[in-house]
Amino acid sequence: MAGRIVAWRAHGKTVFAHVSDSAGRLQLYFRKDQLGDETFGLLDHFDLGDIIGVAGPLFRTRTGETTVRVESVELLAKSLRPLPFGKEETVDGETVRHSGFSDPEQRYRQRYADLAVHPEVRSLFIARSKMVTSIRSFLDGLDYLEVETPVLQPLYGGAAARPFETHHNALDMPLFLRIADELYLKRLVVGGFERVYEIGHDFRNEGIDRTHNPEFTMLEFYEAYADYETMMGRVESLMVSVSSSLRSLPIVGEKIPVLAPPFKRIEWVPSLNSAAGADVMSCTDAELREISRRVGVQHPEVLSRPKLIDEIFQALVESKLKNPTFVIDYPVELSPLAKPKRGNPALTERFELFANGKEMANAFSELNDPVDQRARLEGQATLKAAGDLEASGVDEDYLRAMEYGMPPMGGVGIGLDRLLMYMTDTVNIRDVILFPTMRPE
RNA sequence: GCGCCCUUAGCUCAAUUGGUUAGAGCAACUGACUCUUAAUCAGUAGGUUCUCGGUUCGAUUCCGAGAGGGCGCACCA
Repeated sequence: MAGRIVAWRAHGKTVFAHVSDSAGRLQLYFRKDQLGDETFGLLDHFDLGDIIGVAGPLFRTRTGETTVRVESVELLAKSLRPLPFGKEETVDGETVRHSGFSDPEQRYRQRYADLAVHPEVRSLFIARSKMVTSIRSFLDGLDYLEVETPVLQPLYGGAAARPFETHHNALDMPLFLRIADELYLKRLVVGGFERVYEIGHDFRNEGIDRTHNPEFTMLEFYEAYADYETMMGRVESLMVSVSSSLRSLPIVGEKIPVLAPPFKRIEWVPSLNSAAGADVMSCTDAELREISRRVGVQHPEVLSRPKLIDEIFQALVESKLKNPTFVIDYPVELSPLAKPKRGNPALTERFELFANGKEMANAFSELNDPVDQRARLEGQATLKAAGDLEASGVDEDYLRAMEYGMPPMGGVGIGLDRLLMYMTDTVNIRDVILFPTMRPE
């Protein structure tokens, strides 16, 4: 077997060592009389961090640990730079680590070293991979088609965010890194791929903090002839399927929440009114500011009315949703991209899923009326011309696609970094991204 | 952006009211040791104390500015 030396205990003519590979740690036992003077002498040159290959029979030591009695050994790669291994001991069944590698910045910058010395970090990223596998198999099982759409886009849209801009030399034209997949996926539904999804990176040229990284992984899926009710069921099943697939993993498995469908559903307006003790939508602006002050919204005087209402909702309702809960039927003012609710045009067919006070998913019955869509995009273009850096322009090609006839459909976006954070009880997004965006050293 | 905290050896941390040559464990190097497991024991080497400036006989320590980082809040999906 082969692996990296992670512990070394030399006792003169005998040596005990542990090597680590992707399957775990294994103890090795070297004896001078077994290996011969020459081979045993080579062991002097081994360091922690070296990668070696050994062969020999397994046995159990006096303390019962399975161990390789090494008959031959070979150095496969030399470690010139000491890996910052801590030492581990087991106290009452708990692994206690001493003098490890703990500076968060260095761990992110040198993820290779972080992974090499921290098995629990490896297991978190294994969980990430399993999560994605589980999502694919869930959607594939529903006859969804996985597709790839452009990362480099001549126009950006599908969300409100500032983009990264780049330039194509041969075409001498600006290109933007996508902020969302949405508009291309919906073009594909027009083309007849009635169930499509994409898992990929979106890029937003905004701040970095513990829940934001400039590039992050987004899952979006669209289903023709479905509405937001259907999509709520999809999201619920997907969450349950992911959590059960992760729960069987070692180390991280015990952190994964047990999800019991159906998730709670609350309607946006009634839940806000009961939390605020007032009919919020009919409040005057002055009354809204008063409520804002009471619930701790900062600078209510500079916020627009829809923004103010949204802030109050976040403070009173969203932040208190611990168990997964669908918030449904958003006011139309807050949801410019969603289809009006059948039977109540003041609301939209939209839901968001919250857990631990954080948004997990955002979904709509998608707007498929090209006339309405054009009016909304032109409104955005006006804002953009007026200097709103987050507003998008008019995507004529997208409108053309919609004008050919876009089936009604439900669409969902789920930020996978945040989903993994929720599943594994991780607070910082950098902990679930292998190489988070960093300032240069 | 605001507040609080932090920055000393490869890693984890000390250093008395401001006082001599900045210490310890691990890792590295040398030596002893044939069932150890944070192995043990003896020794060696390793430092621009984040940077710049100030106060002082003397600064890791006090003051100012800057850089980087962590946490919280705000903003932002």
